[in-house]
Amino acid sequence: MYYSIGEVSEMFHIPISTLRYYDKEGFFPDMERVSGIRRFSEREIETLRVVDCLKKSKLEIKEIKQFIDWTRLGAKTYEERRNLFEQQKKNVEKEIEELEKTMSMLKYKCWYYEQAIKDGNEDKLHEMIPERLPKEVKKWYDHAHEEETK
Amino acid sequence: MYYSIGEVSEMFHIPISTLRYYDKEGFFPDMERVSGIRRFSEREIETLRVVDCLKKSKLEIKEIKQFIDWTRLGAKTYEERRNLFEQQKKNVEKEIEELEKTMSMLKYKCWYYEQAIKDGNEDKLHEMIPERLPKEVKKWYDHAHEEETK
DNA sequence: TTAATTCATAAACCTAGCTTTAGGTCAAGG
DNA sequence: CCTTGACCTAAAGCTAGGTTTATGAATTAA
Repeated sequence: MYYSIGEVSEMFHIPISTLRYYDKEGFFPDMERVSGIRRFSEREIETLRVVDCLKKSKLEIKEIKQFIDWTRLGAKTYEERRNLFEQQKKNVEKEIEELEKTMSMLKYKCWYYEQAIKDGNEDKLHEMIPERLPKEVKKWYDHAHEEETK
Repeated sequence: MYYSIGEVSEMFHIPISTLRYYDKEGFFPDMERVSGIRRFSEREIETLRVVDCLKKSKLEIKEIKQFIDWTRLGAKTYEERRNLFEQQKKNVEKEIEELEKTMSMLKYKCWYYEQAIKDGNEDKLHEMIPERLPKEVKKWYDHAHEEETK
């Protein structure tokens, strides 16, 4: 089964120009062409899925290219590839934690402005922060203000 | 209590050049200066904490500036500000979900290459995918391959 | 036959969010 | 008194990751 660039673009919600850009970057080293026109096979589709995952885990284009190159080298690069995924796992884990801290701050701020709207001003709030905050709210506040462990 | 730009830079692990850039963007509209030199007060420090949160929730510089402007307009912009934080909460929630899907893919890939290393090739793996995958692994696989609900 | 689609390339262009550079002020220490 | 270090500005520069433009070929639909 083969797909045209336009079909792949629709399937993945990726602009055609981006697919061509990825191709230029060497993401599809063995893609076939029929009189110059690209034919995406299952191989390219699978590549695209992995690329998507690596992009979401914030890997740079160049490093994704490195991974593609490893793939072509076969069994002798299994370890490099595993290490890459292990690393990305750690990175994403850390990012989720960061975002959860951000969520706490956002929840706190939502509560804060909800109160401000009710009161018409921030006077009562200023008296509460941080020791007299409601228990639940203080949890968000504290989480958001935790020190970075860099 | 006042801080110099260098002290703030250390406290927040933000380059001095970036702080000056933020200032130029209007993030510290009421910051004092003593013969041209910036003095960061508690107000600016608090601004910086919120900016940090909004940046982590992927708000653009221009929109952060908008928020700063709202803050200066006082009580009549409480709703706009609350709405902004509500929106960012939704965005971050969605992003965490996305990242959890990415995590599943990464876990699956780690397992995959672990197996490939053990076997020396991917033959056995190809026979397992997707129906004969171990239960735990299939969970990651399925999660990672769920359709986007766009 | 003509018009609309879909594909192709190379190269220029774009944007956000900084960062660097070049040139200068000012206070403290040796 | 001179050097070092921390600060200042304006303006140019940078980078990733695409996107747009200009140009053209091949296919299909009316």
